[in-house]
Amino acid sequence: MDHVEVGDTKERLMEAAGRIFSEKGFKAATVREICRLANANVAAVHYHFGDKEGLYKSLLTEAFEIGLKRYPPSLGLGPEAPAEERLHAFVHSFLSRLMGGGRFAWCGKLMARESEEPTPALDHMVERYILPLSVLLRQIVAEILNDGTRPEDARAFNCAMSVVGQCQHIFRNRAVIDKLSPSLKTDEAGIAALARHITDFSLSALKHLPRHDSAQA
Amino acid sequence: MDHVEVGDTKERLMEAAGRIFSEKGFKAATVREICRLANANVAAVHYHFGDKEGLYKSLLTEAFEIGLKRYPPSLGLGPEAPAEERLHAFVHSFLSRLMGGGRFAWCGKLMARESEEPTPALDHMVERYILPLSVLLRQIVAEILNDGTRPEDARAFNCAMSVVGQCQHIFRNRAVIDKLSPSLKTDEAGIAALARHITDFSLSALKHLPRHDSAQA
DNA sequence: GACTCCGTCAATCAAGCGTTTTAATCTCAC
DNA sequence: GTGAGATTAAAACGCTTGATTGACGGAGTC
Repeated sequence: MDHVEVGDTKERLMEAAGRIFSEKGFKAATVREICRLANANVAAVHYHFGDKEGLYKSLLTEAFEIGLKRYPPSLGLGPEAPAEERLHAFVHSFLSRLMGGGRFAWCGKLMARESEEPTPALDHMVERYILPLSVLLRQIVAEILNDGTRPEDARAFNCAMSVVGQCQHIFRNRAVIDKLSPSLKTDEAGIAALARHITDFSLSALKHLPRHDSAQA
Repeated sequence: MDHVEVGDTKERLMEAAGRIFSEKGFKAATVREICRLANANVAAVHYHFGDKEGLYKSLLTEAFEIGLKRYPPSLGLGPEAPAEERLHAFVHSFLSRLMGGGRFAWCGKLMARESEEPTPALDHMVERYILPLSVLLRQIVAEILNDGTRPEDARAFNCAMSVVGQCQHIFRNRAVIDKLSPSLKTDEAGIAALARHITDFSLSALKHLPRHDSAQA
C-alpha cells in the first residue's frame, strides 16, 4: 500500500487512520501501521493526539462532519422529485458511502463499524446522522407504499430496514461474496448496477406488498 | 464473568472460546482470557487444538454443525413444498440461527463475524456450509421468479443477496435499531414476526420484479 | 550568535500476546 | 503397587503492541 502524501503530519495521520480503522476496527488496527501509511513517526500520534484512543475519537468526530457535508440527507434531490427516484438516490449514495474508494471513503465504513460494535460515541452518531437518514428513508418508503402508512409506523420502519439491509449486505459480506461470485465488481459501474437491482427489488416489493403487516416495531 | 464449569477441559475451552470469539472476533480475543473463562491452563489450547487458529477452526466447524442441526434451512420442508413456504422456512431459520439465545447462542454470531472479518478458515466454511445454503436459496428464488431465471444466473444471485441482507441487518445493527425503535423485540415471537415481514417483502418483490435485470454477477 | 518554541526522529520501555518447554499429576490396566 | 500414557500446570520464550524518552533541526526573535 502506498503512502498518504497530502497535508501536514496531523492531516496525514487522520487520513491514514481513517483507512486503517475503518478496515480493521479499533483494536486490530495498529499505531505503527497507521504511521507507516501516513509517512509519520510513531511518536507523532502521542504528540498530536495523546494516544491511540485520542486519534480515534478525533477521527470519529471528523467523520460526522465530513459525512454530513458530503452526504446530506437530502442527497441533492428535493422532496418534489418522484419517490422512486429519491429511493434510487438514497440507495446509490448509501452504497457509494460504504463501497466507494474516494478521498473520504472511510467515513461510511467507520460508521458502519461503529454500528456493529458500538462505542460511547454511538448515541451522538444516531442522533446526529442516522436518525435523519432513517426518517428520510421512511418518508420515501411510506410514499411509495401509498396505502396510508405513515413514516412513523412499524410498517414503514420494517420496509426501511429491508432496504438498508440490502445496501449493507455486500459491504459486510464482501469476502464471502467474492468467493461465491468472483466476477462481481464493486467499481463505480458495479455499484451503480447493484444500486439499480436493490432499487428495483425494493420498488417491486413496496408497490405490491399486502396491506396487512403483522410485524412489530 | 464467571467460569464455564461443565464438561472436560476440551469442552470447556470450546464453550468459552465460543463466547469470547463471537463477542470480540479472532484477533481481539486472547487465549489467556478464553482459558481463564474455561478454568484451563493456557497450554491446554496447544495440547488440544495445536494453536489459537486450530481452536478457532474447530469452533467454527462446530458452530455450523450445531447451527444447521438446530435450525435446518428447510425446517423440515421437502423440495416438494411450495417455494413460498420454503422461502419462509429459510428466512425464519436464518434469523433464528443469528438471533437465537440459549446454550449455543454464539454459533450464529461467530459465523457472521467470520463473514465480515475473514480468517484463513473462510475458504472451508464457504465451500462446506455457505455455498450449499446459497445454492438452496437461489433455487427457491429462481422458482419464485418463474421467468426462466436459473439458480446460477446473476439475477438469482442478486435476489438471494437481497434476501440474506435483510436477514442479517437486524443482527448487525442491533444497537442502532434499539435506539431508533426501542420497542422492537427479538424474542421468539419477535423473530417470527420479522421473518414474516422479510418473507412477505421478498415474495412481493420476486413475484413482480421486471424481467430485465442489468446487474452483473 | 544565542535563545526558544515547535515538530520530528530513532531508540527504548513495560506490558501483553501466542506459543513452547519441562515437569508434575492423574488414570488405569496389569 | 507400578509403570505407561494421557492430561494439566508453571514458567519462560520471542515477538508485537502502545507509549515514552531525549536528542536533533528548522523558524522566528532579540
